[in-house]
Amino acid sequence: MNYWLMKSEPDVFSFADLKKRPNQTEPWNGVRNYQARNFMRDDMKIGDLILFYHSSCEIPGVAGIARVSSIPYPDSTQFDKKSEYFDSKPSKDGPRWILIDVSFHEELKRFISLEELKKQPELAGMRLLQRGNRLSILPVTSSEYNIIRNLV
DNA sequence: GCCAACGTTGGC
DNA sequence: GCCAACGTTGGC
Repeated sequence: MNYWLMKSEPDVFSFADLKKRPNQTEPWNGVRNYQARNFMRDDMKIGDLILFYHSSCEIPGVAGIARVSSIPYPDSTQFDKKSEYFDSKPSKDGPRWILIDVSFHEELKRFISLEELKKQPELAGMRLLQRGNRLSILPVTSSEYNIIRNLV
């Protein structure tokens, strides 16, 4: 099993929103970055656990645990002219944007802020904490996951 | 609102 | 294929 971190702006879609969805599941649409897409298309497997991260907000950090709950399939918003994620570029090789479903998995006892993550010496190598990282989906090692899980 | 970092675009 | 310009991300 692999571990991941997925960023979401809580004003747009928070961990609490995920929990309230039908089946507590949401298609992770709107990703328009090739590296992030490739993770979903090639590497994320059903059952992989996800640190659900709140970004671009007052207190960024890990809000809860989610999991991958589908195989990869095309992001329907790329075909929707009314969607802000519409992508009109022709694609002779099929759909350009691929996603997976994300489901609520587990509540954390408390929110783990970015500030707290930065204080852990063992997490210094974490991709999230490297400067200039802008990817919205990042791989997390099992030891990083366990360290974070044990903070609460 | 600022700004560093980085991805994408498009002219050549 | 290079690279400058531009747009976006995201912490602060």
